[in-house]
Amino acid sequence: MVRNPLTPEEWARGERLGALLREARGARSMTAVAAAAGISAETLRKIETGRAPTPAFFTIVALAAALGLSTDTLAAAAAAPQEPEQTRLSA
Amino acid sequence: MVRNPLTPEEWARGERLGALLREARGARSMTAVAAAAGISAETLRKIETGRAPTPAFFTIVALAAALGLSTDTLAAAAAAPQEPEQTRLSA
DNA sequence: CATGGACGTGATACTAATACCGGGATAGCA
DNA sequence: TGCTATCCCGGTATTAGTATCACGTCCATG
Repeated sequence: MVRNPLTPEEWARGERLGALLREARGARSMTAVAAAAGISAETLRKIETGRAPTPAFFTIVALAAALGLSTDTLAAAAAAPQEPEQTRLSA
Repeated sequence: MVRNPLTPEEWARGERLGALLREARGARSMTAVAAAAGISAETLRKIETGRAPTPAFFTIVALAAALGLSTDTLAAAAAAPQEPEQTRLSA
C-alpha cells in the first residue's frame, strides 16, 4: 500500500477536535478566528466540521493560539473522548 | 491560487521542529521511535530532516507522546528559533 | 422587501504528507 | 571480509490538506 486511508477512528477523532475548536471559538465569527490564525475560513470550517480530520500541526497550533488554547489539551481531549481525567487507568 | 507553496520560513520552521525531535530522540533508534509513535520510519526521517515541514497534527502528537515531550513546547520552540522564553514581547 | 453578513455544501485545483521500494554509506562485530 | 544495524536519499503511488469559486440558507438590519 502506498498510504492508509483514514480509519473511522481517525475521522471520529477529527470530529472531536473540530467540536472542541468550535466550542472554544464561542460567539466569535469563523472569519475572524480564521484570519487571526492565518488560515482561510473554508479550512477552519472543514476542520470544525470534521471534514479535515488530520490537519497540519502548525495549523492547529495557530488555531489554538488564536483561541487561547493549549495544544496538549486539544490533543488529549480529541484523543480521549470519554474521561480525559481518568481514562480508565484501572484494570 | 489553489494552494500556497510552503514559504522558506515554513521550511525553516519544519527544520527546527525536526531538529528538536531528533534531539529528543537521543540515542534511540529511528525505527523504535517510529514504531512507538505508530508511524513509518520513513515518515519520521522526513520529519526529522525537515523534508516534511508541516506534518499532520496527530502525527506530532503521537511523536511527542513517544518521546515524552509537550506539543506546546515543540510548537513554541519550533516557531521561535531565537529566544523561546522572551521572543521580543516588548514594544 | 432588499441587502448584507455569517454559515454551510459541493465542486475544482494543486501541493503536501504518508507509505513502500530500492540503493547506498557508515559503523560495529564475528 | 562478511554480516548486521542504522541512517540517508531517490523515486513512485495514493490520499489528504488547503484554497478558491459558486450557490444556497438563515438572520439581522435598512
